[in-house]
Amino acid sequence: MPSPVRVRFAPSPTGFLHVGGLRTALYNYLFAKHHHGKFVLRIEDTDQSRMVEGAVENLIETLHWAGIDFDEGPGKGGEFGPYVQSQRLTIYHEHVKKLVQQGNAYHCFCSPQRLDEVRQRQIAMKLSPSYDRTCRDLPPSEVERRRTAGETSVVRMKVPLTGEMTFDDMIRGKVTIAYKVLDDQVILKSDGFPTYHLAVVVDDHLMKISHVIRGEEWLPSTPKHIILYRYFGWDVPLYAHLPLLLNPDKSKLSKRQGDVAVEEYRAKGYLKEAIVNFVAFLGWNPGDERELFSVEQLVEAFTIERVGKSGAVFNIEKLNWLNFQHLRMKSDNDVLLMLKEYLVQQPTKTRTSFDDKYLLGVIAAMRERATFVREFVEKSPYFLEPPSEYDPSVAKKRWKQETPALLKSYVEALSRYPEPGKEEFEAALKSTAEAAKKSPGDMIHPLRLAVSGVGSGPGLYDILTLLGKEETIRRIMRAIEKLA
RNA sequence: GGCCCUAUCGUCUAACGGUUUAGGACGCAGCCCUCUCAAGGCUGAAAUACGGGUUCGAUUCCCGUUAGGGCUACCA
Repeated sequence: MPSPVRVRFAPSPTGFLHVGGLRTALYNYLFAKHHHGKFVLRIEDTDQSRMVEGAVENLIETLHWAGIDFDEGPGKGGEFGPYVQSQRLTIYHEHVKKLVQQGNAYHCFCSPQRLDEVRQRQIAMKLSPSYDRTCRDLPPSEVERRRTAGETSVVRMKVPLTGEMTFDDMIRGKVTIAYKVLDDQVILKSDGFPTYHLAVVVDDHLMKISHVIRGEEWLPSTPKHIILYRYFGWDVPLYAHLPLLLNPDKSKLSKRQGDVAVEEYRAKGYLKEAIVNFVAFLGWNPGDERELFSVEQLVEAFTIERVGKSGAVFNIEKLNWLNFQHLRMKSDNDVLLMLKEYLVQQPTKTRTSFDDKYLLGVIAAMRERATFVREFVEKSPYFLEPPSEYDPSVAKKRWKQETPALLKSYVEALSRYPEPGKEEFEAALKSTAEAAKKSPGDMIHPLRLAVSGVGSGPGLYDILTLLGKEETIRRIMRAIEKLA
């Protein structure tokens, strides 16, 4: 392992952080931390046409929310900045100039129209489309003449005409690609911005990046990058190309087949712990049967050797289960805080103020039943307000002729206790049932319906205890009236 | 089309030539527990894409086929 370990996450700010991007960022982060190295964030904004307002801030915010903090990057600083490519234009220009002087790159005056024509012709002739290298060997005098005349040009790198390159990938092993299938890639666009291929090489070198951990979509262009490293006389970093994240139909994970923006999941109430745990396991596993991991535990366990080669389908069911697990691991107080935060955002209808003790009771009752924080009340609205209707199918099954009388006797029994607790609620019910020669079940089910309006939920006595004597009686009387 | 990558239950995956009747998890089904729903426990259905090699022995190594994906821009 080269030391020091320095890795980077280099997204383009074209929108929101994608879950695939989150995983790439996470793997880089885990790798860096596992090896006590540095994790750098670099913004690759070399395509002006795709710039999205606020995307950088959003990206950083989302990364921060997920707990993936970078050591160097925009807003954070570091000795190899600036960390935004649009602020490094002169650096790229110097390097391009050097390449041109060395004869490893050349100015190309071909217009987009001509390029397109060439491409169409090649496709029509069933050839693989590639630049025909018209400008590759232009006499220097002509290049000089046309440039001074103000003719627009781009700079292309020279790719060897014959031979092949084999490079090592930490995940895939040796990969070989023939030079002839590689284009003389544009490295400097006519607007003066570099393309990804030039910028990534220059920046990774200048920022002393030791390992390039990125998505598999970059595998075919890696030889171009290595050619550039050689032209510059630089050491080539180690590469690790991550398998792609897939839609259920196995195509590359994309919008329109479900949510891909991390903030969408965040808005839906997913815990960062669950999201991070989940994406970490898409393409990696610790080698044993543990599945529940905190970020710290992931740092400890993560190694690139255990990253798989094949794409992984983003399976929401498993994410939900992980959210449930991580939610359960939270302390009552943490959940209370999150629940209150959720309640404050709700319409006034349910914003009735409840004290912490009551809410803590709701949390205890719903612990095993909630996958999301909102479900603590969403699945049990009766804790916040009396039922406005009663599930007809439950009423049909549980609400019998003798029910009203039974419940009335229960109310009477309850009134004998000044402040009934769980035991008293239970004792009162059992004695009432016994006196009426009924089984507890004959009362429990209709009573549940009366106080909650539904047929399922936490233990009945837990519900009654939480609601309290007064509210319980109020709800019973109301149900008797409405279900008569 | 060309190039590259990939291929174990529906999904995420374990197995780094033999300890395998291919293990775990999610989901699904059943049973138990039980006032319901959950949670929990137990059980079950469910996979090595196909064909050739190599080997005493292949999920594991090699080749081919097939399938899927990625790349093929003055996008990243």
